[in-house]
Amino acid sequence: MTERPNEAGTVGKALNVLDQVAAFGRPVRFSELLESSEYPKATLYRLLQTLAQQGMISFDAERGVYALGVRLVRLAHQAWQTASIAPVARPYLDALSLEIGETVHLAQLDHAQVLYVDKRNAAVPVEMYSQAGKVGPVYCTGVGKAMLAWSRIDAQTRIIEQQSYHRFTDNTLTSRRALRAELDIICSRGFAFDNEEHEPGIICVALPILSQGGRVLGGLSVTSTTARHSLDSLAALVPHMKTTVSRIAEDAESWRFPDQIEEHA
Amino acid sequence: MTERPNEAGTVGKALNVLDQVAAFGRPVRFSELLESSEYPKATLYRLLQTLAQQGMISFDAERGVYALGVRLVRLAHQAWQTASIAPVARPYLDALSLEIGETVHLAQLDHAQVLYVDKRNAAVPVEMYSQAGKVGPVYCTGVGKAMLAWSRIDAQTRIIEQQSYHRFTDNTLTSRRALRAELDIICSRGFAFDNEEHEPGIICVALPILSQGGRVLGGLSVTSTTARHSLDSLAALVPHMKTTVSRIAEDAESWRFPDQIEEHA
DNA sequence: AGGTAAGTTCCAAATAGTGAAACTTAGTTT
DNA sequence: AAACTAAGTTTCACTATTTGGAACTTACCT
Repeated sequence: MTERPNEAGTVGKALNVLDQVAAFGRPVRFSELLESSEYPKATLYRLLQTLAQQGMISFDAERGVYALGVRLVRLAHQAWQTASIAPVARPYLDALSLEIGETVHLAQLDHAQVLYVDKRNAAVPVEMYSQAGKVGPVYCTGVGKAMLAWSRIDAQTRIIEQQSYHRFTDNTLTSRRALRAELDIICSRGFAFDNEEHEPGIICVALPILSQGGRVLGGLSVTSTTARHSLDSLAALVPHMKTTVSRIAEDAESWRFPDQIEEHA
Repeated sequence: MTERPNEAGTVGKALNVLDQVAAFGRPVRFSELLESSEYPKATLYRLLQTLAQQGMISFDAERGVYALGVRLVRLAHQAWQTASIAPVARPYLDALSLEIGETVHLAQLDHAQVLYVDKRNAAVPVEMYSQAGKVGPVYCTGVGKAMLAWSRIDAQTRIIEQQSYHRFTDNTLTSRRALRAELDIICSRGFAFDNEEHEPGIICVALPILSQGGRVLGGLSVTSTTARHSLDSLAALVPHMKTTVSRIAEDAESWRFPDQIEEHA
């Protein structure tokens, strides 16, 4: 839709190609990538070669296909530990999930999207879209709106601009105006709902995970179905979630920033 | 030690910096990175800015520290699912671990190193170096030698060249010659041992995971201590491991290469 | 106020990236 | 078997990006 103005730089292009390979989720031919690529043949070719040489993607010469490479797998482990609140939040998610028995999501903001970094299934599982590692829209998910509502104004504005406002259900908010109004309500209420805005029959409550300084570290949500819960009965879980959220925030800060560096050369 | 000749290209440099940030495993200051960086100040600075702008790393302005970013977390997760045999092998590892009760490792080759992609601890755990996501040497680990022994000759030669042959223990193979001889033995025997070559007191048996076409998909090992096992008693586990390995290989191939692409535009 | 270290910006020179088009394979049709 | 076609790879003159020493700006510590 909208043209991204500043995608400049070779590095940016290479990373776009990497995203593209990742998006296929399976080994993919050069021509397939070319079709959906914004770059000319020779450029795409060279970028792929560079990425392959760097081990970020692998090239299977026999089949002529590209796939994500092992260098990323190695980074995966380190990324998970360093950049995500998932390892810190794990025990608290376990506890919350056990007590509540409904689906629990832990999410973070990735550009203008929601990245689910961890998940606990309901005691009685429910089919739904989300999955750890997947991304979802900000404007029509509980965690997305919760995180957005407490984001700094400049980031918030940017993200609101970048949403696509596709109508998933009758309840989906389909304009910036509607979303802004909803964010106001969320802020004064102290938490967010998803009232079947993304998938019919699926509702949730969500809280932001905030650092001491008020920065958004992530979001926590409890999801259920209209068959099992109403918004009100979900709202009853909020105090419980508040405890979980503040514990995660506390641990996250002391863990991620050991404040003083313990050695000097 | 040896200078890497072809690290050229902006993309390569940027990815090196990414690795460097990842290696710290915690939020890191610009000056810390500069100290251990091969790039001049201004260059490093710009590379970090680019990576941050791309979401591969995050920059916390308040504390002035860089950390791995969410875009990387997302890519990493997809890489784990697409490029690693870990998700496919998981149930088989679980089963093997349960029956054998010793430490089980699943590994893949990453350039000239062993990348541990999954691990099951022994019923009675043992302190040791390895961990999922970590890398280890090829020439003195069971999985490393097993994977190397069945690698294609060109890759094998390259990897043998690139080893450092550091003497970890009295049993470590410390020359290309010795390693080549060992690989011959491994090939005719059908599996590899690690006879305290990396850590004293730690021994293991390892098998390669081979595709139908004979390509090395990964390696599987069972590790124990000299106190609990001899090489012979570990060798007794090989038939069991063979079954596991062939099941993983079978699943991996049908999963990773659905062979025909199911749709055409 | 003065000093030192960390982080940021500048700019001319040098390099690395670009992409249309030509070329090479490999596979298919006449 | 020759001609056609599609997929993948290489070339090369043109250009935009990258480079890094040095100067500058904070911010903190005497």
